[in-house]
Amino acid sequence: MLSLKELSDVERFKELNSKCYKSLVSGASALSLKRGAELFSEGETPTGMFIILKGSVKVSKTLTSGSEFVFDIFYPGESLGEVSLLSEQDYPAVATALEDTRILKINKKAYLSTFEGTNQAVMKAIKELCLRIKRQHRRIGELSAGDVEKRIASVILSIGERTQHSNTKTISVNLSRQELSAMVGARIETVIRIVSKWIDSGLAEKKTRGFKVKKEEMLFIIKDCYISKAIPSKT
Amino acid sequence: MLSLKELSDVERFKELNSKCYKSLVSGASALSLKRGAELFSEGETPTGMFIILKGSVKVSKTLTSGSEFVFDIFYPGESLGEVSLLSEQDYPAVATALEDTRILKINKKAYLSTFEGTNQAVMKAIKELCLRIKRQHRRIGELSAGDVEKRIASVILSIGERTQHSNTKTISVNLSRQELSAMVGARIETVIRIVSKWIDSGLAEKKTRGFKVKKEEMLFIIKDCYISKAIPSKT
DNA sequence: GTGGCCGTATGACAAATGTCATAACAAGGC
DNA sequence: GCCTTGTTATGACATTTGTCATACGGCCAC
Repeated sequence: MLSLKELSDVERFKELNSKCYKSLVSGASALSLKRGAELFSEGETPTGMFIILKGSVKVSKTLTSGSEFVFDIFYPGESLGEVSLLSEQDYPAVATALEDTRILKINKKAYLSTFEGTNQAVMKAIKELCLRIKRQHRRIGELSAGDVEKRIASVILSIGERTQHSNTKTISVNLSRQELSAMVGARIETVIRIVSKWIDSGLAEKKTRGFKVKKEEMLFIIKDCYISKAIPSKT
Repeated sequence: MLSLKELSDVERFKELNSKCYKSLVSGASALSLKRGAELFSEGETPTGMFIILKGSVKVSKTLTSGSEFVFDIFYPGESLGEVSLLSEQDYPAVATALEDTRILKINKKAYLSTFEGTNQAVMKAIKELCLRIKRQHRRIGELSAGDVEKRIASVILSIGERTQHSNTKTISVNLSRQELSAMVGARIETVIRIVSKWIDSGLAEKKTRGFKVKKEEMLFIIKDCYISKAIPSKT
């Protein structure tokens, strides 16, 4: 348990009302991590949120092949794990100290108590911001998914999850090759070649505007990628 | 001005208290966009926030070379422009309808009025979530910055802005080549070759752990990239 | 119809990057 | 000293992707 002074020294917790301080102080603690130590790991259930006091923490995923991708690095003053806590979801990646790091932890109960009495419109805005952060996290994974074919497949799977709420086996892509290439950061010719290959091999099918693909095959193409499986739908 | 029924049909605005409805209804309107029409453009000052009712909207940037990169696509039920409005900042990219699209607009005054009476701790949490979204937006730009050299330079510039608050001319990179390669989604050999080239040409300098680079030269390398200039510091 | 426009398709070649092998170098433990 | 370990460095070659040129096909206005 930290003192009130230490807590109010943190930018994020400056100038709060006394009721907030009371609950926050009771649930606050400080941790020290050596370089390389894990703050939390993928799949773990959050028990609080963190604020970097000193040092830095990377959030990353490692493939079975051994290669790693870093989604983001967090520096002093920035909060970590807030979205997973607010969304009541397990951590989507592992957090590791990049150097000897000091971190403030606010446990779940204390953190959530600061939201008491907040109206529904504001809570819905917060939920929406969290969803946006998770979509962007996934988008970052898409862009690092490897070669262009994997990136296209990842983008298509995301689109499928966001537009089709049923358990269909095919995903309809209403984007032109041009628009797809602007999504994955590749040249249009490269995208055309890949989609043509898919169509030739029966993996995709022409459509009036765009094309449609088989979900299973897309999943196969991106197997062993950094992107998370699904974007949770709205509550 | 929309009716209360139309408003409460939108998932985001279901089950709110009557006070919220009162202010929201007065500031709500609906727009229709033809495919290709712009909802807002880069640099414009927000006057409200949007919720997609039907269709889809892409958020993108176009370089002087003519090539375009799509940061994200927004689908029905998702909100757009909320972060810029809450942060009181101009739009960082252009929003264009991908198909004929119907959108609900809540003007600034009505939207902000739903936050009245919210305590400081919650407002600070919202601010932090918005900062996170802006950092991720930039991260997405980094990953689409072009060849590996540009991606490395973008990442280094971001790190510089987040770790050094003074107007220094050099940026100190405390990451190993390995860690850098995991940030840009490239092989370690590629990163080593590029940084070695920088050191040979006097653009970078060896350091105990990592290296340091000249800011101006990094900016030159990424000229004409999709990434935004700066991440605004905390208030 | 025909002509123009846009999106798609395909080939040939250049450039960037991945892959694999090997070596140099520094730091730390014995 | 020596050995181990981890990081950086470099070469050779395969693969992917970009670049440029050209052509095909559908669609719409006239």
